Amino acid sequence: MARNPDETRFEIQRHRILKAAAICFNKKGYSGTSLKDVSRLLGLTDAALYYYVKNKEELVYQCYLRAAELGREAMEQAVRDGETGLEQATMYIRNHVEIMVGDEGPVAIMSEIPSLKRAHRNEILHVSRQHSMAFEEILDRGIADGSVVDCDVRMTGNAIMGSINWIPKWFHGKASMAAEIRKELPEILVRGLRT
Amino acid sequence: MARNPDETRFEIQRHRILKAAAICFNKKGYSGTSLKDVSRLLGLTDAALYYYVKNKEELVYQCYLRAAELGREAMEQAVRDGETGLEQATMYIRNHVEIMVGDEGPVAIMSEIPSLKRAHRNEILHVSRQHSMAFEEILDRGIADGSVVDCDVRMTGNAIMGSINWIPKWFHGKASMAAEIRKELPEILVRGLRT
DNA sequence: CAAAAATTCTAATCTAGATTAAAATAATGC
DNA sequence: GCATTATTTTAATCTAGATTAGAATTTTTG
Repeated sequence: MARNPDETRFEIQRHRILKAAAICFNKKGYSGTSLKDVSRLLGLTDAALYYYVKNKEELVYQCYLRAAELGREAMEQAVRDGETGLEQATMYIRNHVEIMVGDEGPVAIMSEIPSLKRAHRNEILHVSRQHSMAFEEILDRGIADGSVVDCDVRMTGNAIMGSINWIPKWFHGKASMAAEIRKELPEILVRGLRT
Repeated sequence: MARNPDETRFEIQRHRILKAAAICFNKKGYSGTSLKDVSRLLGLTDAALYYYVKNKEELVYQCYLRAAELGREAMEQAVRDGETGLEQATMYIRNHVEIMVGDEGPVAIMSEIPSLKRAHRNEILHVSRQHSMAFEEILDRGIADGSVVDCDVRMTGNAIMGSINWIPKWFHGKASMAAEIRKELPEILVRGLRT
C-alpha cells in the first residue's frame, strides 16, 4: 500500500510516462513526437496523459527536471566519495555515462529549453548552470591538488559535457554498444585531464 | 550579372534564408520556430519563403545539407594538408570548430533528422556516417603512424564530434567567447589523442 | 459487496502555424 | 519606357495534433 510517496500508483505511472516521453523525444525529436506516440508506447490513450501532466510543455519540463535530477545525483556522489579532483571528475563522468546508457535512462536531451514557458525555462537554465559550475569546481579542485592538468575549466567542462550529452544521438539502446560505451568512453574523456 | 550560379540573386537570398533558419532552429528549437520567425529575421513574410523551399521539412533538410557540406570541407582540407594522423585530426578539429563559431555559421544542429521525410533522412544519415567514418580513418592513420594513442576510434570519434556538435548549445555568438573557444577547445580535444 | 475515488477512454472541439492562390511590386532586358 | 520575368505580399484555407468534457471502467476502501 505504498507508504513511500514515490511508489504510489500515480507516481509509478507518471515515472513510466516520463521515460516513454524521453525515449520518443530523443528518437523522433520534439516536434516529431505527438502525445499519441508517447501514450501508444505505454498502451494508453493520448488523453490519459493529461491526468499526469497539464500539457505537452509540462511533459517536456518534467523530463528535463528528471534529467537534471539524475545529473545532480551523479555529481553529488562523485564529490562525496572522490578524494582528488581527478577522482571526482572520473567518478562523475562514469556516473553520468551510466545514466545515459543504463536502465534508469534514457534521459531527455535538453533540445527544447527555448520552447518552455518562462518560469520553467528559467528553472531548467538555473539547474543546468549549477551543474556546469559544480563540474568546473571539481576541475578547479583537481588543478589545485595537482591531479588535473592546468586548463581552461569552462571550456574543458563544456567539451566533456558535450560528449556526454551527445550520446543519445548515436547510442540507440543496443546492449553491446552500451557495454562498449561504459568501458571506453570515461577513460577517453578523462585522458585529457591527467597531469 | 552574376555569371557564377552561386551568386545569382536567388542563390544569395536562399543562402541568407538557410542561415536565418539555422539561427532560429538552434536558438528556439525546431518546433519552437515558426516560418514567421525565420522570415521576420530577414524582413520578409513567411509566404515568401515558399518561393525558395517547398515546405518547412525541406528548409530543415537544406540546413542540414549545408551543415554536412561545411563539415565535409573541414575534413577534406585536413586530410589533404595534414601529414600525420594527429596533424590531420588537429586540423579537422580546428576547421570544424571554426565553422561552429565563425561567420559562415551558425550551422544547424541536426536535432530533427527523424522528422525528415524518408529520402532526405536517408541522405543526411548517409553523409553523417561518411563524415564519422572519415574521422575514424584519420584516427586509424594516426594510430598506425604512431602519432595518435591506441584507442577505440569509434568511441573517440563520437566523443570529439559530440563536443563540437554541442557548441551551439552554450555558445551564443559573443565574440569574446568565440575567441576563447578557437583558442582553447581544439587543444583540449586533441590533448587526449597524443601518444 | 457497495460506494467512493482514481484512472482511462471516447468523441468532440480548438488552434497555431503550415500551406496556397492570386494580386501587387520590383527588377531586368531590349 | 515597355514588356517580361522574378520576387514578395495579402488574405484565405487547411490540418495535424493539442486539448477538453464527460462517460466508462478499474481500483481502493470500509
